[in-house]
Amino acid sequence: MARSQTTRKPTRIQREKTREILEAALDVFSDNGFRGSTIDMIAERAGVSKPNILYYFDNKEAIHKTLLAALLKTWLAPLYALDESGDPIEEICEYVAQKLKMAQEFPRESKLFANEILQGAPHVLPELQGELKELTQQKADVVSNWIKAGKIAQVDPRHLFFSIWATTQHYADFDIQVRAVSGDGKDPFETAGPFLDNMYRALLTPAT
Amino acid sequence: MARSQTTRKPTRIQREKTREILEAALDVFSDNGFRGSTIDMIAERAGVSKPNILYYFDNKEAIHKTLLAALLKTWLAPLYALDESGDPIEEICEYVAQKLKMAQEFPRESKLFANEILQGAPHVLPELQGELKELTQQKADVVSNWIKAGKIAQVDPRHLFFSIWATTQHYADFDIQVRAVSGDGKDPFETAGPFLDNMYRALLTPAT
DNA sequence: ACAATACTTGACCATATAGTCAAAAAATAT
DNA sequence: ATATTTTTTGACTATATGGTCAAGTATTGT
Repeated sequence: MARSQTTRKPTRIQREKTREILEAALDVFSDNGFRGSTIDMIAERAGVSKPNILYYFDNKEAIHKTLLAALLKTWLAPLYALDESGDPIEEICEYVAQKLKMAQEFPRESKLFANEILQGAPHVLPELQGELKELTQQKADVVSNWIKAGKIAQVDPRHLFFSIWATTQHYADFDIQVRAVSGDGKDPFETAGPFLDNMYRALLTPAT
Repeated sequence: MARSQTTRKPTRIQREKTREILEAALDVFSDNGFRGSTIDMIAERAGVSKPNILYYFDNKEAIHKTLLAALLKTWLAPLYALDESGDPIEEICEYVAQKLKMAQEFPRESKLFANEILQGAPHVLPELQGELKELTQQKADVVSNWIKAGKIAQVDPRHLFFSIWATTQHYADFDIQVRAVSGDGKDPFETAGPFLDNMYRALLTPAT
């Protein structure tokens, strides 16, 4: 019986194949988007037959959903880590650094997410309106408290987060453009770190 | 004979139909990406038959290319306008404001472009490596001169541009996420303007 | 060793979609 | 008015693709 219809504990083969298929699917989906990807591409990439893919997943969408669900957890982790009791500017700069590192280390995940949002978030809109909204609201309150306490300059907390998401993920999602413009110089990620760190310190350091 | 194979001066009907088709195609492509869009969708949106679409354009890709080519001109215009002889901070903030305004007024174009870049710029890579790279290099030199003259703070000019592109286009490309997080409050675009203006002034104002 | 179960895949089906073609309809020129 | 040209589309073809199925192969339990 197909894994996807079973309730039993997964076998070793099931765990490994599932992981291999998801790995291949991440490659394919992040490069071609959901609609531009075919099960055959994923099958070839994973080195298995198409029916074998469909033995582990009910359909193409199920693979995509699984990837997005796993991604969301990792994606939000750095924001959860923003600590009200820490030093405000260091906390925010650390958040920026973490997000940039994730864009560097997980560009496929970043592109997968970007594709999903660009298409109107057909699979994760509920999560955006639920968990992400809650979390952002909560952390925006933290930033607001820091502002009230005069620890950082006055900025709109939500737009602060938007700008951090935009600037960090840009290096993964638009890497083709970044590289085209950068030419054969240094790795853009190397120089992006200091630039962003400097930018957010300038933005957040209170006027004396 | 099909318009696409003709060299004559286009008739009134040809001009109008072409425009109507491109308008419909922009809707469809920006919502669904290239691979997720069908000629039938464009035909329905434009209120004509599929063969009629293919009477004016050789194939689906030709429509897409036409849209991207038209887009690139508008897209780069604000950067061309960056004037070395103007007040540095005002020039850059004006550039930011113009880019944000374009994201607000032309979200479909922004999404079309984002989709194209995310998929690895299959149609516009030459333009990125040519015109965009040249222009960016040239304007980066302008910014460098301003820095050398002590008129603005020391920042990496290229990353400055990346951050401007990222933060402004984010409001168009990720609008679903922005709106999900923002809830039913004010229009995000309204408050984004002042936020970004403030951010770039903080970043660029030289330390006294 | 043997049976039962889990895994794998070639061949196939149904549907979607890019693109063609010939003939009708509309517009234009004379 | 009539001929010519341009525009429009229903019907069609070829191919790609999501998904099924039955039969074969490997693995596991006894």
